[in-house]
Amino acid sequence: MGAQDPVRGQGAPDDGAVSGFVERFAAELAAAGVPRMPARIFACLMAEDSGVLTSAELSERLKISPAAVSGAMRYLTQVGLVSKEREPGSRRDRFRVLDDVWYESLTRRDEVLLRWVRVLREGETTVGPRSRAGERLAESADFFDFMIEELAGMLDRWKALRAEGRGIAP
Amino acid sequence: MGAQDPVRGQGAPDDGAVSGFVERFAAELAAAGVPRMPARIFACLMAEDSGVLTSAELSERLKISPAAVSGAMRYLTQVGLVSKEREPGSRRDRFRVLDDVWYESLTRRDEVLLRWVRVLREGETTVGPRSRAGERLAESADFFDFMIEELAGMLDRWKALRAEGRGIAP
DNA sequence: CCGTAGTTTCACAAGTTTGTGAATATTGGG
DNA sequence: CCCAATATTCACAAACTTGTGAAACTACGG
Repeated sequence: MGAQDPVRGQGAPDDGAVSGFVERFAAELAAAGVPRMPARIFACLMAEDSGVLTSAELSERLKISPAAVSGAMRYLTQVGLVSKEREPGSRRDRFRVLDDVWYESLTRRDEVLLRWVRVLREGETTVGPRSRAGERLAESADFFDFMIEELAGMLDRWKALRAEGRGIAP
Repeated sequence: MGAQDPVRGQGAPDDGAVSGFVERFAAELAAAGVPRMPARIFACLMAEDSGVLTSAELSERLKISPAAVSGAMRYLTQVGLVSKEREPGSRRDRFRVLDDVWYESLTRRDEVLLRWVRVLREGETTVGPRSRAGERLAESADFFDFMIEELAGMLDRWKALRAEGRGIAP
């Protein structure tokens, strides 16, 4: 009963161990603010070879109701971590984790940063630009403006690094 | 009854407006995952000229119980956003928001990132490094490793920029 | 057009989190 | 060494969140 998948070259991944990873990873995400169910589903998709799973499969692997899957999916598609597709001729939705999730999700990050900057600048004028509090708020806003730019640069460098590592090999 | 603070050069900030800013800023922070009370207290300190407030003052301005202040402070000092001090000869704690909060707090950020990397690498071996899932997890780990380095560089650049802007002026 | 596989919505039960009042502990001053 | 001023802890109540079962909805296949 050991290895039922002699096809793969280096030993079949054992379901229990994978599920252990899924839960640990989900816990990390949850600690970072992602709601439980979305975190578990996302981790599950990441650990899936195809990166695609149907609602029923998720429901079964994670032992949760279809309703929970549906709700979590609203969240995940909302924040753009997962996309929903349906193959023609079937009624089942299939959920896919994108290959460059992190890249994409960081791209969207600066919307948040921009909101912070706006609130802070507004606070600066409210409190008086020449006051110490005003200076503190202004400096914070400057910092986030700086971050927005740096973030863009960083993502460019990452893309370049990837292209180099993959594309131009001998 | 309009301006009771003819001292300041450009009009006294009005309490209502400031409180409005505090609540809006706190709401942004809360949306980003900071618990409500800590967020409000932090925003309040940011909008305070001295950057320092006693427990009683916070309790009064935010209309919350001393217990709530105490609890929130445990959180804020924990994550290093605020420091607690007591002036000799008094029994009152004074809470201070540091000048370079954001800088400091981002410095601590890579602990989280490092944990993520570890979990992902572990998942990579669990799932099989040669599988598609393994590659996906490995690439994620690479991305976060990359981010850890970039973060350090970014903070250096910020510090340099500040030093330049302030110190070496004519 | 009807039947059915699948998804979404809804009302609610269970579990968490959050903030409070009261009691308890701590610390500086007399 | 005791008193008063603060701070912290605790048990609990209220509010919010989360996941479920069941009902309602959608859309493909015949």
